Amino acid sequence: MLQPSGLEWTDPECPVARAADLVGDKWTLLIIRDSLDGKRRFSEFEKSLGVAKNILSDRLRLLVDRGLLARIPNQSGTRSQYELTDAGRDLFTLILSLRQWGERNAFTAGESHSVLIDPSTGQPVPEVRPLSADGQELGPDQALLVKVGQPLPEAAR
Amino acid sequence: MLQPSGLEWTDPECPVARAADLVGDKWTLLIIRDSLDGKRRFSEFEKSLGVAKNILSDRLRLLVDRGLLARIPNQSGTRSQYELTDAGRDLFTLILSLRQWGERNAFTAGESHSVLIDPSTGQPVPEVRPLSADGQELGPDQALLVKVGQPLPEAAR
DNA sequence: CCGTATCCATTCCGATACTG
DNA sequence: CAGTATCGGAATGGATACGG
Repeated sequence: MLQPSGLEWTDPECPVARAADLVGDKWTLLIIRDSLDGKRRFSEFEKSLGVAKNILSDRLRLLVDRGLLARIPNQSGTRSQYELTDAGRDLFTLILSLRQWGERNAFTAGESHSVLIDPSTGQPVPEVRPLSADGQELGPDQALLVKVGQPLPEAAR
Repeated sequence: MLQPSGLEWTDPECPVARAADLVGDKWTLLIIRDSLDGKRRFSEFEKSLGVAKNILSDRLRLLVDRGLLARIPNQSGTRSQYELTDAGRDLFTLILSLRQWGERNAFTAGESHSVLIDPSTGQPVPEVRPLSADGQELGPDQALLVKVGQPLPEAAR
């Protein structure tokens, strides 16, 4: 489990809130995006993001501390590499959701954007969609939040 | 399209970055979470989030300006309601991805958390997973980022 | 109950300079 | 190249006070 030092959960019993505490930050999300795209080095992130060095340094340190990146020092003691851990790689679904929401909602018809391709088909990756167990699309109105401590609804037992 | 006033894109051609500019903030994500859970009123958000009033007021204004929430004023001029727009409701997949990543990676085996139930089955909502067009699971190593301006790989044409 | 306004401490962030 | 250190302005965030 991710065990960040000195982090107080905003809402300890909600997984959305814990996730937001860990990765709910613009630079953090973009570093993960770049990591999933194969970037490893400080300068690669710096060039890609155009972020100040101290901020990049801070976010990389946080990501390592939170268990999303592993810092691999070089033999010469410098030029470390930052590789995704399993928990970090598991953010692929989240970043893809972000990307596809952005494609649907943050571009006009005429604007172009980068695309994520599935090499096995050569086509853009299909949209991620929540599905019910029977394969039906599941929307926000069909889902029900159950708080901890509350008994599950009859049908769930 | 979402047209926020006075917002400079961090990386205009990347949908992940545009999405992060719009919703890549802890309080914003948690307000969306609550909205998807049916919350509508200032005091509901305030009680749920424990956030300072000025911050909540600021984030609600931003979310309305960015087209994710609609402010519905009451007849008496006060007690507005904040309802999700279509673009806001479309964040369901993202919030669900956040939730499920948090469940997998931010809790130990013994800790309990809130659960999202699909009423049609009574069971927790199945995990959202990226799929290839042929129905195979798609991981980060099988996906390829194509920048704008670059020609698509042969197979994609 | 629904906010807005103000004060204050803290953090964020960019720019720059500096070290190995 | 890979950072750390520092400075200053801007934004964040909590607390409280205040009006509709």
